[in-house]
Amino acid sequence: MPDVNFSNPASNPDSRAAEARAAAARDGDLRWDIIELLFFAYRDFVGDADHELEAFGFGRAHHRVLHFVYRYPGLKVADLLDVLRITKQSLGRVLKQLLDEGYIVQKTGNNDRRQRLLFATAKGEALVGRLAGLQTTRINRALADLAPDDAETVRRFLRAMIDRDDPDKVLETIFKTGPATKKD
Amino acid sequence: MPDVNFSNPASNPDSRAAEARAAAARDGDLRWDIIELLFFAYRDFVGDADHELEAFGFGRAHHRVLHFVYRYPGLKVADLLDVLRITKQSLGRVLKQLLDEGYIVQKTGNNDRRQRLLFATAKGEALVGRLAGLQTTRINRALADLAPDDAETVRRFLRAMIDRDDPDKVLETIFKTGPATKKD
DNA sequence: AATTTACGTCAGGCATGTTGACATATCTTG
DNA sequence: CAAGATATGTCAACATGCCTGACGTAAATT
Repeated sequence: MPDVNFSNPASNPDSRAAEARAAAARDGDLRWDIIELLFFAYRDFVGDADHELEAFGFGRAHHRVLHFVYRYPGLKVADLLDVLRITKQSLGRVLKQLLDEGYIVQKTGNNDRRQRLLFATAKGEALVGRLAGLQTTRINRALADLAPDDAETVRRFLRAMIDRDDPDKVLETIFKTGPATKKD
Repeated sequence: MPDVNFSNPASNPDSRAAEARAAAARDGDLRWDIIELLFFAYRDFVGDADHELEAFGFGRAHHRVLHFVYRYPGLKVADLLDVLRITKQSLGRVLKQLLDEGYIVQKTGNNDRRQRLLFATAKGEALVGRLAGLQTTRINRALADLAPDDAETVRRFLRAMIDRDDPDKVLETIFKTGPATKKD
């Protein structure tokens, strides 16, 4: 029989002094509910893919790389670094695995022979497609509870949550297509 | 002058064989747009807090612990493990730091003296409040672009994205409050 | 010819997660 | 009360994914 009280934040033994502080003044204005919902929703959303990836000996990092390479064929290594916001060294390891195991191929750039343009192979497409399928199922299930045009509201909310100060190339293409884009 | 083509997924040199596969059949039905928007939105959303946490020598793990302890005062260690879905050992390290540095206090349970109920101190509340403030600013900015009741649509979407098979205690309380809950 | 750019790689380190085993205090139950 | 279950803490060892800094090489630009 658990006796957790789950009472209101203000009623805890050590916060009497803090009640006069930000709590009373600002706490009620904070979006605690959405903050928590985002945490749980994203946890379960990526959990779909994480679970499947285990069977391949891959992690979340592999998924991200494969996803963006599939979605934006001919992506350069430098572009990928911009999008994922990780270092060359971190990317190097997972990219090497994906190349070695045949999920991605490199192709020397036509104009600039220094570049290694990245493409997903059929094997890579199959994997990323299966992962997107799992996540799509979850999204469709969630949208099914809502009105038809609420999907567009969700899209607009998510777009507005994204920083637009220094958009990388992928983000530019995402935002270039008007806010009313249905699917891709 | 970059020469990335950013063409359609299907037009890549190694995927001819795959076109007949899932691509043509299912690719168009996948929610690529929302999948990517969720990635970028969550990246920037947690980025707000990550940046601030650096100044304290803390990471995302500390934030999560402090958040749930503040929000659900008297949370037991076991409850925290359920919510965060990590092991006792992982939690132990960050929790110890938060205790040592005075962001959280323990209190022996009244009914069950084995339990260590967790509470945020004033110092802990100040930090978690500042972090929630940053994230709230982003959420409010995003919602400002939408119609007033669209906030409820977003909440309902996020709720529906969450697994409800084995809800832990925190999730139970979140779902117990009706879907129309405004703020906490 | 000199510099810059795109990419790769080596060495070492930190944070966060894991499994498995074990210890201690406390509650519950036969 | 004795025996077992529960809540928590801790030790050792390890994996992953991230980091900084330095260096090398090929190809483009100036």
